[in-house]
Amino acid sequence: MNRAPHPTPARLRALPSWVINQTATAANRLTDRALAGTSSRRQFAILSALDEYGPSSQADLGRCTGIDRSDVVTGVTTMVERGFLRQRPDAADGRRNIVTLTPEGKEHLERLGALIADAQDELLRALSPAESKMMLDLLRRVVADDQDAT
Amino acid sequence: MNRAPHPTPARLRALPSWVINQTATAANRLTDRALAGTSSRRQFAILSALDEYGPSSQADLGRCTGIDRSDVVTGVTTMVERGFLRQRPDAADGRRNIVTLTPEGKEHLERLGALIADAQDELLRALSPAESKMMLDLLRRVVADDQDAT
DNA sequence: CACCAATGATGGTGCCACCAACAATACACC
DNA sequence: GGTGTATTGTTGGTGGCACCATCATTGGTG
Repeated sequence: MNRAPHPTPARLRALPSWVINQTATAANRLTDRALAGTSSRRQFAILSALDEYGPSSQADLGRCTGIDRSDVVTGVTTMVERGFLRQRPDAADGRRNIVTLTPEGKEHLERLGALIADAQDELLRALSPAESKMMLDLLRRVVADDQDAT
Repeated sequence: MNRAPHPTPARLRALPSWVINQTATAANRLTDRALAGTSSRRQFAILSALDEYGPSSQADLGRCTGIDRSDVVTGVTTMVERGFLRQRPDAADGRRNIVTLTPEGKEHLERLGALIADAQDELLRALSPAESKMMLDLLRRVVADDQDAT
């Protein structure tokens, strides 16, 4: 029998926000599976920021990654418990907690990076490198414009 | 003072899945604001499918929209309560509930469609129509390939 | 008839984005 | 110098989405 199932409704297929969401869902499925049992995407973002910018306050981490301050807290504390980060009060500013990447954290970051890289290849399998670059450039322009508008 | 805040870490900016997620977040912020107080994106998807394919079983609705059966249930029941959908058992198959779009539902769909269309324009403001089309075509290929792989 | 598949439904999980409020601290201005 | 404003870390909570397991009912197949 195997009657052909209906395809995605045209109204949805034509909707940019819907297409983007479908892609994001696929990307998250792949990366979450790749990261299963290690860390969340959010934690990877925090590690990446600390690796690039060195010891930072939690507020700064939140700003450069787009993660809410309150969500940074939970990510940081669980990674402190796992030995990937260290926290110390800022001598110059009593409000700030300076977060530092430990060697174990750096190692962990590299592990996660490799796992995520594989997921990216799987995700973009259908596109040539040039096409991938073009798509990402366009997406980045959309994101940048949205941040300007805000 | 106003020291420049750190930009997004290069590791993240270079990550396709991260860029896609940022775009999806922006898209959802815009569409959710546009739809505030009316319906969810999921409900719009269900309405779109019913409008295009006519009365359908809930399982079919789930399949063509990519929404889980269990999530279709809640969307359908709330829209039945609001008078946008009607449910009747399938005479030919005792398991199926045939869902039908009411005239009020069709009206509601058109209202939502207009609201969402505005949000799309806002989202893609930075791109020319040709660029938007190119981006969406590439995204659709990624999604299609992912569905093949599954 | 026995077995397997599909359907609607219920309940639950986890991740993410976002918001409100608060105490402590820093800073700018008069 | 004291007052008001802003920032920071933190707690707690909300809502949406994707997904999973399970169940009783029903269809279809061998």
